[in-house]
Amino acid sequence: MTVKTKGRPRGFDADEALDRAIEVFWEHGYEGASLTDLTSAMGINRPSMYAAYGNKEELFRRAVARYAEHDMAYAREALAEPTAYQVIERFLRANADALTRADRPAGCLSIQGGLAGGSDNGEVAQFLAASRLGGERALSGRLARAVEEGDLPAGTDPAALARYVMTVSEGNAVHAAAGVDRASLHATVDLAMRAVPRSPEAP
Amino acid sequence: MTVKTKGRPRGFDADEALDRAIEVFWEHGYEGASLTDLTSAMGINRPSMYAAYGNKEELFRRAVARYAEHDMAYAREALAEPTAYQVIERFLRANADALTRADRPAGCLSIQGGLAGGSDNGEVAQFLAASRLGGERALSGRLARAVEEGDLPAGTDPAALARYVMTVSEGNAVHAAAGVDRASLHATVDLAMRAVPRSPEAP
DNA sequence: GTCATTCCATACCGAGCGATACAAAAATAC
DNA sequence: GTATTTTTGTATCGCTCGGTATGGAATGAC
Repeated sequence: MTVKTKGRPRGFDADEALDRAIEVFWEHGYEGASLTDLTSAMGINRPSMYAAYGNKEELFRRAVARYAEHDMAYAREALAEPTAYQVIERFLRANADALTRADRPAGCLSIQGGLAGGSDNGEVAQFLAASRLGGERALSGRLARAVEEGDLPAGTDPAALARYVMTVSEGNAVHAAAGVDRASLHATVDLAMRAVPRSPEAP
Repeated sequence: MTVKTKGRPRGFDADEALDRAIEVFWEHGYEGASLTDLTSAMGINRPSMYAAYGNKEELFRRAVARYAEHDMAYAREALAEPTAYQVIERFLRANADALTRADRPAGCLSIQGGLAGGSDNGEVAQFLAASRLGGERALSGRLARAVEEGDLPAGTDPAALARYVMTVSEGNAVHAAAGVDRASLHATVDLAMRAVPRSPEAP
């Protein structure tokens, strides 16, 4: 459904350029990524960026949204596993792999992007925190279903378990950003899984 | 042991000023903290800062060193607990409290300070990573002793367990920076402790 | 007292920041 | 073809950044 355009056509693919921007933000954080870094990586110049995305912050929000949809697709896929234990393990394993992909910066954009409120009043950090919380809520909902299904022991707090899983995931992201290798992250997952409760009658 | 001075005496306490700088770096990160922010919080002006600390990066390193010595003293104290399980629990509990102190910014300086390599080539991020690794090594050494003493099951990998504990600690720091309250962090510690092995003959 | 030394206050530097003004270039509409 | 619309390239804006030059203020040495 290409809309019939009038003026000069855009000389770049907006999504491909966004992927380049993702990597720059990922590597340098929101504040550390300058417009010169971004536009040169995207292969466009400043006015094209402003026309296509608005401004730097909007570009970042678009980048995070695309990152959540593509680079973190494994998180949604993990929710489809049949048992809570399998959901959690698949998520943490895929996460450990994603944090150490050779063709991407180490770590996780939604954490490296910016934890502290920089020059702005922490708007970027809050946006990222909200984005992460969305994932935690989705996992919590899936685990609540597992409790109902008897897949997790009765009395298990789904929100607390989801928060624990995300905590391990975020800690692994911090480690990955510091250069820890994939095998070590999986060793951490090995240990972390020992804390995940399993129902007695579960397979 | 006050050294006999010659010229005009310094009009501020270097350590107190450092404490103010710690909070600014903690809240805004290394890049987000401007010299104007820093010096006005420290109650001094720029030339005094440069005379006393060298430059912004040196000020940051001094701040992190003081932070590690004072604000993270609980980590060293935890190592003195008699058993590995108690070492780990005391560390994670004290950590959860420290991450949510009312009189300090939420979270942890050594993580909020900067995860991604900003304008510099990630020197600050690497410095912080090395600082965190120091803590992990200290814990690993303590846990290795616990294995020797039979306090942890034979075959336990002390480095892996130490890394797991630090991962939980860092994940909690990310959550704390996002505004998660103290009780929730302790609930995560409750779960995390389930993964810590205990020797059968341990008390 | 005078001198030497150190610290503090103001005012400023070049550089890089995010963001834009403007006109040439490239497409469609007619 | 001409008119219209949109994108692109260049050159630049005002601003803030980290860092500093300079001269006066405050102390010890003598």
